[in-house]
Amino acid sequence: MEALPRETIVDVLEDRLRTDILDGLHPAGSYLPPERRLADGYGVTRTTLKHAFGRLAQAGLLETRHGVGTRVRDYARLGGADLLPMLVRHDSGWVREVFEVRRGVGALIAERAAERGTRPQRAELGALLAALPRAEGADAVQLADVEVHRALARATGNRVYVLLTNTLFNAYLPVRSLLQGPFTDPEAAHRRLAPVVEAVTAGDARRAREAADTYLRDTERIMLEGLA
Amino acid sequence: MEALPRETIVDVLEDRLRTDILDGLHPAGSYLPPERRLADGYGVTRTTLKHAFGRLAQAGLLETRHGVGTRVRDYARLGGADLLPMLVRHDSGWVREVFEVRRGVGALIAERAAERGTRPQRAELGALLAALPRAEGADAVQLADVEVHRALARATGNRVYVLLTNTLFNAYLPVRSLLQGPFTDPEAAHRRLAPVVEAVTAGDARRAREAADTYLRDTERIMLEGLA
DNA sequence: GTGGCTGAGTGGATGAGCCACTGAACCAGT
DNA sequence: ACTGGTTCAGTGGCTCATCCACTCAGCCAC
Repeated sequence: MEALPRETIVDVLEDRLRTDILDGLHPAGSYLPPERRLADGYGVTRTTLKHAFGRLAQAGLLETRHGVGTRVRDYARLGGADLLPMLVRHDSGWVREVFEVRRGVGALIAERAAERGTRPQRAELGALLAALPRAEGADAVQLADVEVHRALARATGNRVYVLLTNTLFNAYLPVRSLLQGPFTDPEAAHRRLAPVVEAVTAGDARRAREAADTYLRDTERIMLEGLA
Repeated sequence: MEALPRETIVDVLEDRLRTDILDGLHPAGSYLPPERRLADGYGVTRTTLKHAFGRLAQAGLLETRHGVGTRVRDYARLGGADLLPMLVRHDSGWVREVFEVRRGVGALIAERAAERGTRPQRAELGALLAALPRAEGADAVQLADVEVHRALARATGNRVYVLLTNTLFNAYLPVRSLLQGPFTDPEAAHRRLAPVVEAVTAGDARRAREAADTYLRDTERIMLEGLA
């Protein structure tokens, strides 16, 4: 089982605000109504509204100035990758673009991991890969797959690749139930991924890059078949 | 001039909490003291503390469960790239790793931009590049340089590259005053960057990738000289 | 054992109130 | 006319006191 979190008012409100913004109800650059009025409109306290504002501001969607107001940032132009989860949830058209980037970055990571992975890191990769076909259910297989990629990112020795990998995963893990195609058959998933780990373990950078590219292309194709 | 934002209590508190966490005062996985006690300890209201909590939770540093408590997430393992600005500010050791990734991703972007940039996008690139040597002061030159890179990301036709570029810039723009070495001479900055734009405009993907790699290597080297 | 109850401790949310800031309109002095 | 100061309405920042909702461990009846 898995403990699923309750949905607080702030959560709901944040979602609603985000939707309203991304739908264009409050266009980029425009000011939101004053907090008092907006809180009244949504039937919540100003305090609660401010909590939701705080999150959206942290995410880069809003920008508040004391004495002036709160306005919608031009997120498409200036926003960071941490907006992806909400953008993907709001419009699945982003998924394809996320995957393309994932492919490019994944290839870089495999290359670096092959060049610089330490012995224990390679051993961990092997263990995680071996655990994959033992997972039960497509969801578990997918998560086991994710763990292998996290380990690959760690093996680059560059912590930023780890964070970047997490960001890209965060972007589509919330909608992962729609993308389980590649993971319904644990054996097949294992076969696709194995060459990447093999090349990295062997320390062959060029082959690792190519294997990662192939793996990501295949996985992406199978995932998107499920969407179409 | 530039309007610099005031520092609110929540800002200060957030900074303090972040520092305490990143310094290991509250290790990953551990629970923070209860809100009432912590608020008392910092001399602020629980409401204010919760605002700061909200931001850090959104950033992926904290995780709150109703009725249980707030605990520090294992950000090094599970955090996203949006943590970078705070990590870099806290420990400049991250800068080198950010640059390495920036180099890899920058090369990907240049390659894609060369393949897929539209005519107006190429024109914009040329215009932004031409504006660079006209900027006054290292800071303005650096920001003009950033704008060229944003335009390059847009020219890939993939919005995720734009967000990713912003994320990486956000990581080191807050400390950019320490990294102005490459931008003290506008003419030199222009000369380094020009080959990238030229190759992209010519639609030569391979050359664009190599030019970007060279540019990023050079810029990185000059920047880090200033740090050492 | 098993299942339900209870109470202490925790975060969630409220609403009234006051403070601090911004910007535009106004007004005086030059 | 122009400049500079003052005022004021509107906005967000922050606090406080209070109650609600949830979790967990311990207890107890069955």
